[in-house]
Amino acid sequence: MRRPTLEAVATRAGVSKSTVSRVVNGEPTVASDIRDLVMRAVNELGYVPNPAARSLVTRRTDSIAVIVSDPPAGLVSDDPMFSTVVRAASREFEAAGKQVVLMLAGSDDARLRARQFVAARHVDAVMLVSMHGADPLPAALATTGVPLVSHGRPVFQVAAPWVDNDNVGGAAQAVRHLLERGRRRIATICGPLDMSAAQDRLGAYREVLSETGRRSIVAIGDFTRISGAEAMAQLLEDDPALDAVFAANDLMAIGAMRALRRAGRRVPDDVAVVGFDDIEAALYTDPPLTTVRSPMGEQAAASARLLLGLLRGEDAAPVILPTRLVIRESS
Amino acid sequence: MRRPTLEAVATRAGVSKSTVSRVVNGEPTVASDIRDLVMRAVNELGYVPNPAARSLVTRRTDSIAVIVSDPPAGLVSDDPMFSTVVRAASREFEAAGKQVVLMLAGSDDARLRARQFVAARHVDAVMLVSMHGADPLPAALATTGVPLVSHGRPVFQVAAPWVDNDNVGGAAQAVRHLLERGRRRIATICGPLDMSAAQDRLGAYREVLSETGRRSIVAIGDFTRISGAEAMAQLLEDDPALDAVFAANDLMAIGAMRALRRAGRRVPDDVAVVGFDDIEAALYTDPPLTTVRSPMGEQAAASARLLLGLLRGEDAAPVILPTRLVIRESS
DNA sequence: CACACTTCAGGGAGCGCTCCCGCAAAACGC
DNA sequence: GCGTTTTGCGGGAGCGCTCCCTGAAGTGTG
Repeated sequence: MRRPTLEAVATRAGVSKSTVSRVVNGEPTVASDIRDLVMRAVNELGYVPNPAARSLVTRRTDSIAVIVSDPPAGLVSDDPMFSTVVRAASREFEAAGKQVVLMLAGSDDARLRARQFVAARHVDAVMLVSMHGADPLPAALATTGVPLVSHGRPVFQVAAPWVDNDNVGGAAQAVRHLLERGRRRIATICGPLDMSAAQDRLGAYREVLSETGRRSIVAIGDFTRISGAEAMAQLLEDDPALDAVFAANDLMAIGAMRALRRAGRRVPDDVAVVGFDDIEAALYTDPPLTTVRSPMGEQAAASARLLLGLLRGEDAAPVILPTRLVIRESS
Repeated sequence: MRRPTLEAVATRAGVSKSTVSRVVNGEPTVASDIRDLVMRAVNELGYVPNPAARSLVTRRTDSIAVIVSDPPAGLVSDDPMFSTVVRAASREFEAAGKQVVLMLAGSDDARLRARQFVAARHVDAVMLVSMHGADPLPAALATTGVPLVSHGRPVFQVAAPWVDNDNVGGAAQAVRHLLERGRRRIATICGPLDMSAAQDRLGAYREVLSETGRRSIVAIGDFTRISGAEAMAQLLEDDPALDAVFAANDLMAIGAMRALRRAGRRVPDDVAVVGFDDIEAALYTDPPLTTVRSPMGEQAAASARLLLGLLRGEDAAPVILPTRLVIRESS
């Protein structure tokens, strides 16, 4: 028993295939009595159009790939950014009637597959999330000619618009805030330096400190809690007298707070801590975390809308969303 | 300029369409010299098969829907479960050469769309994640005849296998542990009662307490941090003398710890706290959270493998994965 | 009332692929 | 040696849909 086709509906309604097609696609040039006739046949037969046949001729798939360029394994399996970004983008795409095809491009193999997939025009457009600097994927995708947008500014310039948040402004605010609180030896835990967000946040930190004639104290993390804890331990060893730390994201700030606790330092009395992102967990640390709110969800939604615009033939310029400091009790 | 077709490759290689098709699909019945000839033509032209044309005739799409039946809006936007589950399932499906189509079925409208989508055979199979009891989707999907597997036991029996973890055993361990620690007034913060995991965990809590002749003290949350905090506040009001709380997941346990802190109770001295899931954040609370480790990632991977097996024609029975208590400092 | 023009339905080609069938040539058995 | 099986390739129908083109009514004008 096979699914009913357009032709079956046409036969049952006593009209032609063309007419059924018109009704199903909502074209207005069909008399309303005939439309009703067709709709009844559609419902009676439980007809659902075959998307493969449709996209074979229309050359559209009405689906969009969201490619998350990820570290290989469960390194950041519970990354709140993944959840927030994927959800927000999905909502936006689904509202526009587009299907979301999720691809994790962690390994080289997966990246190759992703590239092939896009080249096969399995999707109409691509949204790229969080790629590292050395990632060859943006360039590879650009050559396919498929509309492309990047969530976050790519490290290497690529012919695709992007949406980012104001990493520089946010980080600068955070560091200035620590200075205003009278902190003198302000360290930072930065993210992986092949990511533009990490670069920008570190750059702003350095800039503000050098403006006021202070030296930078830097440890490198990878945006995970554990790396924040390790980096903090390293910093305490390097400079036991530090009295503040700016972590380039909240997860690392959370890790840093644990390391500080273990080292017997009080937050904020001995060491002030400021994070970045304002994930929900930042409200639940002890003490609650001062952080820079970056609108991750809106950023993803904006990326999605930019891509949808591109698909409608509009042209698109990069967007930078504002960030702002949220002062809580850790600083 | 249009993409090259099978026919173009055939012409260039001087063979028939059939032969090119055979080579592209890796059939062994092609002489190796001809195979090389074809492959050269494929590479020279940059040929990539058109998936729509292919699935029109094969009636396969090689893609699988992961449908996350979600609360409407950003309620749990950074839910670590979403990230872990979606990632693990994706990895598994991608390794099997299947594409993952992600659908958020939060609203009734979205559920309808999802049902239509599956009915249109846009995907070969469906993995359903975390639906609530009243969710009509499982039943609706079952009628489409598409292979279906559920991540987590559905509340209403449905003709689809599922993979769950041992919620009953885990919760019982947690409560017994609190009893062994000498706690006498043990409360619980349970999850939404239309979810089987929440039901099972609450049921086990009640069972163990009644076995030892104690009464239950229950507050209801919805698996979010904020609901955990609110429920904890409620519990303290209801029974100020309570000396332990078992939260049905870690996020609520984290919220509960904040509420306890605000109420001036020390953990674990005044009130012991045990969570469930063992998400990464449980390691970073102060004090680190005692919790029941549920293998969320493995559960998702197992669901995915079950579905892939179904697709190969194997039959599948429900699976329950073991859980175990991880004792840290909050109890 | 003849004419042009608009409106609306049907006919049919063709999208790019797979897979069944047929056929030639090679391999085998006695 | 001839009949039979096996191997390897080509031909071509057909998957279910869209969309261009055609043509038959219906509408308006002088």
